[in-house]
Amino acid sequence: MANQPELLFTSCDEIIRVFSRAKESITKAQQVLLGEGSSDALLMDIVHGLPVDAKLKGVVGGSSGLEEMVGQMGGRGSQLSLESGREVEHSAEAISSGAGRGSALQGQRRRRDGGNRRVERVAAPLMGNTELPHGDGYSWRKYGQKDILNSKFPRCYFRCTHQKLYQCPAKKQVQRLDDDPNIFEVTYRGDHTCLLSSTAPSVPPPPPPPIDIIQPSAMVHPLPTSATVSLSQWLSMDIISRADPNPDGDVVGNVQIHGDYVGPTNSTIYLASGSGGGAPAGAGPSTSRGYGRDVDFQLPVADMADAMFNSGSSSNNSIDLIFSSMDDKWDSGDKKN
DNA sequence: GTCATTTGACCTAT
DNA sequence: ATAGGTCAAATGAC
Repeated sequence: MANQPELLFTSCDEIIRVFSRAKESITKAQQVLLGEGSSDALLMDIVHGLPVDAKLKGVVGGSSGLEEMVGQMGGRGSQLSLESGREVEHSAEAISSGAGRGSALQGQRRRRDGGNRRVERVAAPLMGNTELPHGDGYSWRKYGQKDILNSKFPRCYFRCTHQKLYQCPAKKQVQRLDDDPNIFEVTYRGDHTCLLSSTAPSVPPPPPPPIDIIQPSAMVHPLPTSATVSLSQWLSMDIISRADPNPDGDVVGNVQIHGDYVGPTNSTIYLASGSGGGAPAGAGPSTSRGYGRDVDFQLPVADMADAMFNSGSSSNNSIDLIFSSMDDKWDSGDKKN
């Protein structure tokens, strides 16, 4: 790719076109939802009907990539005050009494840290690392895992990465539901205090607001049904395509997508290729390392990229699929000289 | 060397 | 006694 600037530029152009169409379609979907009430099925119909380029369908695997994106956006939506992206339960009593797990034994369990707990149910990512729910904007460190009585799946224990530095007491537990492995039950305990420090990382989105309990059966793909931040606002993107911004030729066909996200900062996706590009290696807000499970304040656009490009464990590098599919295009058509 | 994950052992509320 | 929650040594990735 580095040796084929035209190919790279055309590829980026293709991505921009598809993103633009996705934006249009989601905006339409939002209008439908706001105008006629919420209907997940209706939205999914719209998403399935998107004029998604066949090549990008290939990129995201068997399911529609935009379907995944909408699911991811629903999950993120809780942090954007979208009200039904996640199933949230603010109730110490509900938690301590088993919180939907149906275990009488768990109802007897203790509350070690004062009962300040909150439960969310989050759909598992459809691709990438499906073993854990998508990042919630905070940085977590896993400190334990335990098999739970009468549960098919182990429970994972996480605490705030900044626990030692800032004495942040925040913790969370993640467990798959027995009756629906596609849903994670995430229990948050304690509030983050690491954000109060002036040396702490940038402020992540606020925690999701309390909402009524949703029937688990309705939580297959969390979708925003009402919004205090409109989808179109959230998704508003200024797409800047720059062909060879650097006269020295270091970067060719760099594409920046700026999200007008009302959050800590604008986000930028760098699709630079070639050596010594304008974007640093691993560019992006995440400071994660290791296995890519920890997420430091990922932003929505980055999430979309994550969803689309399947960042994480798979050796099936989707970005390769994008451009290999583009190769096919040129092999069969334009690329004849 | 640093930091994150894994996992068996330990702690403790019930 | 039991089981959920936590600790910490071992291990691995970077």
